[in-house]
Amino acid sequence: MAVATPESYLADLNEAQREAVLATEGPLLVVAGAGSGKTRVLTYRVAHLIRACGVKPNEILAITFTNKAAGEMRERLERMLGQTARAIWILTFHAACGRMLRREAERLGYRSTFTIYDDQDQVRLVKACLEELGKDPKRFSPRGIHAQISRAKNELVSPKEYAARVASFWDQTVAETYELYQRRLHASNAVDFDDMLMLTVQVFERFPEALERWRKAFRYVLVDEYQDTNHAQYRLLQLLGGEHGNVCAVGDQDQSIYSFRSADIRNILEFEKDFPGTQVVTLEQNYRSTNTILRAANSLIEQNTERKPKRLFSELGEGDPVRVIEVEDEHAEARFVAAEIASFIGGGFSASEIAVLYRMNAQSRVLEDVLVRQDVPYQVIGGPRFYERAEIRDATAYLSVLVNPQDATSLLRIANRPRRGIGDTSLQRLVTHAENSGRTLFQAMADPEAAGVTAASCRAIRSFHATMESLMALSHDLHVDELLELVLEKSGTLDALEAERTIEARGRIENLQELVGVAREYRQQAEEQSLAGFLQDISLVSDQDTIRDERGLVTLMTLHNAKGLEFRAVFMIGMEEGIFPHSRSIEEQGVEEERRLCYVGMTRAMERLTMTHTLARSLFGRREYNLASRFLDELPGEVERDRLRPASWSGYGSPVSAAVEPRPGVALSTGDSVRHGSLGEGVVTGIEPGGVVTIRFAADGTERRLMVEYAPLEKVE
DNA sequence: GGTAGCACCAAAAGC
DNA sequence: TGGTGCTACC
Repeated sequence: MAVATPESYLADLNEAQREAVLATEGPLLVVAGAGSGKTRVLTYRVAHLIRACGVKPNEILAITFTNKAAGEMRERLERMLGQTARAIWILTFHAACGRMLRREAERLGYRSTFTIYDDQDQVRLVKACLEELGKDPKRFSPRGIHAQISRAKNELVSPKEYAARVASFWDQTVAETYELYQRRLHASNAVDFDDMLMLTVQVFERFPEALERWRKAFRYVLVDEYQDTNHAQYRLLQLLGGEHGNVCAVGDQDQSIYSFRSADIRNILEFEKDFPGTQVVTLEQNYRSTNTILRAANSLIEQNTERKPKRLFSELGEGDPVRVIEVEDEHAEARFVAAEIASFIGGGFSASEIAVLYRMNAQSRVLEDVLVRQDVPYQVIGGPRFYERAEIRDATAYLSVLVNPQDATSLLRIANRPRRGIGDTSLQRLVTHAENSGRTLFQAMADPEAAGVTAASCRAIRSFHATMESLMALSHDLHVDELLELVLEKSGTLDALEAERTIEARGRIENLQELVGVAREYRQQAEEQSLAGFLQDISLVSDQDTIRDERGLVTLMTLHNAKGLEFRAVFMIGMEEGIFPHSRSIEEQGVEEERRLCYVGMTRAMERLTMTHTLARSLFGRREYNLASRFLDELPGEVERDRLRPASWSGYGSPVSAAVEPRPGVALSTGDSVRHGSLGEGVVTGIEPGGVVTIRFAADGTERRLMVEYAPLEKVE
C-alpha cells in the first residue's frame, strides 16, 4: 500500500473532520456524534502529525478505552504509515499507566514486577481485610465495600482523606478497610486497576522530575471516548498535557453511559473550562444511519438537559420507518423477533448484520430458547470470560507468584490447587506466623513447623514450596509459554484434570492449552518480553476485545456492549418502564443516562430499527405488568406503532427456511461428540435425511433435533 | 478436608 | 427463575 500523503487523506474528510485533523496545536475538543467517523479523524490526525508536522511517532500518546479500539487504531495507522506506526503509544489508560508505573514504581516503594489484581482478587482481598478487622460480612458485603473503595480511588481520595470525611458508621468501616486493603496491596507488591491510575497520578504529583520526563516524552496527547473518563483519568490528562496544551479529546456527551463505574460526564461538558483556549469541532454528519433513524434518535436525546445541542444528519436517504411493536409477553416478543430476523434474512440480510439489544443479560434466555428451536444461528456477547475462568486464573496466579513471590493473594489461591493437602487451617496459621515474624507468606512456607502446622501439612507445604522455588529458578531462562507448560505439569494441574475424566475437565485442559497458545503468541510479537509484561497484557484483555462479526451469526448483547458497533438491522427489546429505564435508575435519578443508553442503541442501526415492549413479563419468577417505556413516547409521531394480537402470532414461529446462510458443512455421524454455540457439549444420537441430526446435550440430558447446516455446531475430537 | 443442599438475591462492565 | 455462597454433614 502506498504511503499516505496529506493530499490523499485530507480529501477523504468532510469539512469538520478536516478541521479536527488540521488543528494540531493547542487543546481541541472534538464532539463526535454517533457514526460521524471519529476513528477516522483520530487516525488521520495522528498520521497528519507525523507526515506533515514533523512530529516523531514516539512523541504521541493516543489513549483509547478498550484494547480492541487500540488494536483497530494501530492497524489502521500501520496501513497508512507502515512500520513508523509501531513506535506510537496507542494504549488504554490502564496499559499506558502500567508501562509508566513499571518504570517509576520504586519511587512509591513498589517493585517493577508488581502484580495487577483483577476484580476477583480485589474482592477476595477486601473480604480478607474485613475478616481481619472482625467486621460482620452480612452487614458489610465485600463487594459493596470494594465498590466504595474503587470509587474513592477513581476520585483520587486517599485512605487518609477518606477517613477524614467519614459521614456514617458504614463509611467508617469503608475507611478502615480501605486503609488496610491498601497496606496489604503494597505488602504484596500488587496494584489493583484503580491503583494503576491513582498511583501514576501520585508519581506525577510527588516527583516533578518524573512528570517532566513524561511530559516531554509525549508532546501530543489524544483521548478517545472522553465522555467516559473518570476524575483520575482527567487529572492524568491535565498533568501530562496541561502545560503544552496539545490535548485532543474526542467524545460525545450523549453517549456517556458509564457513570456507574465512575465516569464523570462533567469532564467533557467542561473541557473548554479545564483547558483554556480550546477549539471545539462538532461532527454532525453521520455516515451510518438513515435520516428516519436519526430523527428518532435526535428527538429522544433532545429530552436530556445535561447536554450541548447537536443534531445528526446523514446523506443516506429516508429509509424505512422506525417501528414500535407491542406484544403480549416476553415469549411473544421472542417469537416476533425470531420471525422478523428470518424475514430479514430471507430479504437478503446476512445474519451477522442483525443484532438484538437488551438492557439486562437475563433477557437473552427466552430469546435464545426460541432462536435455538427455530435454528436461527446466533452468538451471545457477555457471560463468563476466558480470563476469568477458574483454571485460567489459577494458571496465571502461579505465574504471578513466580514473578512476584510477595503476591499473597495469588499464593493463597494456588497453595491448595490442585488439592495437595494444604487446608485453610494450615494456611491461616502460616499467614499469622508470617505476619508476626515480619516475613512474607512465601518465606514462611519454607519453615512450616515454625508456624505450628501439623506434620502431614508440613510435608505438603515443604514440597509445594520446593516446587515453586525450582520453577522460580527456571523462570528467567524460559520463554513464557515454556514456563507455563512446565507450571501446568509440575503443579499437578494437568494430572488432576486428566484424572477427572469428565467433559468439563477436558474443556478446562483445552482452555489451558489455549492460554499456552496466547503465551506463544506473546513470545513472537512482544518487543520487551517479560513474565510481568505477559501478565499485564492478559489482565487487561476484555470481552469487548473478542467481539467479532462472526459470519452468519445474529448477535445478542446488552445495550452497553453495543457501543461502538453498527448493524444493518437492530432490535431493541424490553422497552418498558422498570426494565428500560431500569427501576433502579428511576429511583436514583439516573434516567438521563438511561436515555443516553437508548440513544446509543438506536444509533447502532443503519437501516432498520425495531423496538418492542410487552404488556406482561415474568422476571425473577414474578409476573410484572409494565407500562411502555417513556422513551417510546419521546420518539417522533412518524414512527410506526403496531400492536400484535394473540391471533396474529400463530404465524410467527415457523422455522427459518433455507434463506439462512449455510455454514460450511459439518460431517457428523452417530456417536460423534459435538459442541453447540449455546447448548454446550453433546453427543450425536441420530441422523435423519435432510441434514437433521439429533443431539443429546450433556448439560441437561435433553435431546434436540437440529439442522446441521445452520446450527452453531462443531465437532469435538 | 471435601461436598451437598439450601438460602438468598437480582443492572450495566471497561481496565 | 437461576446462579452463587455458606453451613451442615460425611
